[in-house]
Amino acid sequence: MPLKVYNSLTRKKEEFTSITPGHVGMYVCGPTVSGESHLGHARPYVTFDILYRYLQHLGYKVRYVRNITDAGHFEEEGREAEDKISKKAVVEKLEPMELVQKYTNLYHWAMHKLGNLDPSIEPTATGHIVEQIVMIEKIIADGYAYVANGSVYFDVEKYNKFFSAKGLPYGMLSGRNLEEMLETTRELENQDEKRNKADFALWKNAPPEHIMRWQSPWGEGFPGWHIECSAMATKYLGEQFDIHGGGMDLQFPHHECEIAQSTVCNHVTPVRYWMHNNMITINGRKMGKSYNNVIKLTELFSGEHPLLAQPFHPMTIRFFILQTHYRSTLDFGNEALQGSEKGLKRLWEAYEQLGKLSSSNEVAADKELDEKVLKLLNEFDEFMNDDLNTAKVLANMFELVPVVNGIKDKHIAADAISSSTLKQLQQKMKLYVEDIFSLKMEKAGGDKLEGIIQLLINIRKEARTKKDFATSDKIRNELAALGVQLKDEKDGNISYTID
RNA sequence: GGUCCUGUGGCCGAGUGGCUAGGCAGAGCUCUGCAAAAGCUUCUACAGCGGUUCGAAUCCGCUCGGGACCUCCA
Repeated sequence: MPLKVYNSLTRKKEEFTSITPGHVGMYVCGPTVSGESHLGHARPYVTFDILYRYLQHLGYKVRYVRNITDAGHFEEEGREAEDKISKKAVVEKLEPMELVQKYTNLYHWAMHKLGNLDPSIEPTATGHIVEQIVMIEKIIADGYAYVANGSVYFDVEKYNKFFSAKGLPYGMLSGRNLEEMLETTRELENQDEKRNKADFALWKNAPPEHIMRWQSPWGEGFPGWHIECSAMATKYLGEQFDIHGGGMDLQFPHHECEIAQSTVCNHVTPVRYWMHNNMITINGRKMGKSYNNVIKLTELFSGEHPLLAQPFHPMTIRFFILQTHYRSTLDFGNEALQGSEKGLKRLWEAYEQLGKLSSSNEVAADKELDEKVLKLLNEFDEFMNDDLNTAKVLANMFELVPVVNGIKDKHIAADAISSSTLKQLQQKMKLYVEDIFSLKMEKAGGDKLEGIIQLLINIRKEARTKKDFATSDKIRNELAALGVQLKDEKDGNISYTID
């Protein structure tokens, strides 16, 4: 069963094939680093990290390009954009690159915490001003853009007229009709330079107070938001590439504009599979700056936010995201996150136990169970191939948890499943838990702490043999107060978990 | 207003015609010095009303509710 993905362009699940056999080019819209990343940002990067890892698992060599938008209108709270023309010393003024650096660092930190792999290339908009200018010149030369007061706008109506005939109308991705849009788009300010309200900026003339500016054939200014992705995707992935990902909210106008720009320049539609993740909501409403309901990732990890009952581990967030299909909305809530926290803990502990099991029996004593385990395992790939249904894979994993725990606790006979089935169980769980889902829980504390806890465990064991429960309870209670839970296993061993 | 999506049990969610998804929470039991963990069992569903069908959470219609995009946005 081959990999199928939902293509926003055709609104259907389609079998995935790459342009160049064995290789995949994937572009994902990265963040605008004018502020801190929030919970909503975690979703696309976790989603496409899973896709990146899964494609590699399928044997593809993937070039994963994810940009950093570091050009545009940047301000810092309490600081005025007029800094640029004020008489203040350079080091007193707002330096946009300083902001960009700060938030880029924070973003990278959060991505690593969430268990995401770094992309193959992480190009910045500011590092590709030249490429963007070249692309804009090309669009002007072809007659699909015009210059007005030092700004350049894309002529959407002309594009639509010409490319509709080729089956590539403007709006093809988001299912919009240009004529209808022109009637319904509301009036916005500063639109007088545009010939048509659907036109969008390729290059913007920078007013004197604008702090980010570059020389261009049209004067000092800065690139329009959409052109960077077209320029960088073309440069690193070619005129046509396999997958373009991003949040659903980018479908229009951002991705629509990308298609238009690239199609004019390269005479081919740029992307074969458009993939969009749905939003994370809070009380049913999209999390976003304009709604004033964001929970930043730093706040989520620290618990310092009025809406948070407690801090949440980055892996809990990752697990929370994977429990839902990426095209459904996911509603934030303390209860839901707490549920994920406990679920992940249970899954992880069973996974750790699984690694310790061994078997030498060739034939399964419980054939039915053996077959059930194999069926559940085989479905992992089936579910992933069906548009990355991580939620179903996790559901199967949870059905395997009682099997693992049962064998450990001897509720299930050690020879119930065959050694080959056990081996498959171990391998496949490792592949999925660690390599594809990347749900690694590091044991906090390290070797020294482990040694100390082990010492206390041994003392407690001795106390319990002597029926000195006062001492044994003291050790357990006081460790619990420090966040270390001891568990007396059936076989007399004592295991522990650290919060 | 236009386009589109959506409404599943206390919470989060999978599921698109027939076979109890799953997690968390709740209840009971087993194990245990006690606890925790684990195991077993168990209670809450498919917004409402019609229709299609042998059969619908799943398809169609209407009603009501929620949301996204149309402006920066993951």
